[in-house]
Amino acid sequence: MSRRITWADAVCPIARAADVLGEPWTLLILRNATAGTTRFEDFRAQLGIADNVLTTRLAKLVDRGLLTKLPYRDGGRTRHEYRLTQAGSDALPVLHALGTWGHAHTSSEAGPTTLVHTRCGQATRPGAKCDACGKPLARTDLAWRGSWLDEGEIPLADPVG
Amino acid sequence: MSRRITWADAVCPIARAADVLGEPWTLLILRNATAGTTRFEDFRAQLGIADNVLTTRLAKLVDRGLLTKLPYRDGGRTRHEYRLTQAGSDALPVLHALGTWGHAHTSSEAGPTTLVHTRCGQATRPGAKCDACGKPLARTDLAWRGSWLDEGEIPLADPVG
DNA sequence: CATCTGACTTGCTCGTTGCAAGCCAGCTAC
DNA sequence: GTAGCTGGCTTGCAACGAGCAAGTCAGATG
Repeated sequence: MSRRITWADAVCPIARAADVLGEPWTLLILRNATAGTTRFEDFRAQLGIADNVLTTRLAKLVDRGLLTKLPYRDGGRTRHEYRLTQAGSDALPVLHALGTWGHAHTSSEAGPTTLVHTRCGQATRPGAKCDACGKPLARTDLAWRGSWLDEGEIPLADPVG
Repeated sequence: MSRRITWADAVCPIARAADVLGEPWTLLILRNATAGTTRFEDFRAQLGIADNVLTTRLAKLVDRGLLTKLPYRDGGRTRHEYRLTQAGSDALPVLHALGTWGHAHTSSEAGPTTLVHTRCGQATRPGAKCDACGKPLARTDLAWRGSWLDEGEIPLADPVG
């Protein structure tokens, strides 16, 4: 028997978080969702993930409340998009910590990817206030900036609600 | 062919970090290493992980520079222990972000697990200075505190120098 | 010598991933 | 009409990886 162990009921909050976020692809799906991706086909194309795996990952993320599935109009027909919930957007500190660690301790030609407060233009950590200018940090005033990013800067997606 | 994709050479630092830290068990191994576990047998017993998986995970963590394998004397014979390196101890913000998210967005009877600055006794985020008292944060003055923890408080392991 | 312990390694089985193909609804082209 | 396209899945297959059990090996201990 090789059933994958679940840490969903662990006492340790790190283990419970790892139960969802620690699965392969999940962190990258969340990264792209945070960067604004909402549609199945876009996740598939951007990540190169297999369809069936994407289906199960998205379902688990919806089940755990990180994403929500909403209908939208495409042309004249109804489709569905996956939007970040509050819980999903709250994973930003996890992504930020991973990015910081990855930049510091893994090798790459690329420069850092930073989180910037677009109102003051300076880098900051996620939190209540901007590390640089001290003003309250609104989610809508945050963007990822990196030389390797296509447009140079990517605004963060807002949670639904 | 179903060989697991590697993100070790990705441009995105989040993907490179996820390549190591996103594997099953790895985050929990790192959590326990941060809490002071150093020996194979102890990791095995505490986590309930299969031997062969633990072997490969520890080897990858050593290979990626998060842990280092050091000889030590046990009775009169030489054994090996796995100690955190600087890179390994720098993963603390990742664990902290996961723990915070896990406490906020997964259900459990247990209370929060916080990172405390033992000099002032207050909770803080990892960083250069204590969020509560403002003094510089030394690794040796940090501990995890949670009602579910055996001793109530666990000091963080220091990296080898 | 036999036994014990820690740290692995090997073998087996089954779940999961990757890949390819198929399906289905609704729109567009002819 | 019907043929095709597109997005979002589902299904089938082969290979990898996790869980489990058992075996190995070195050095201490009885």
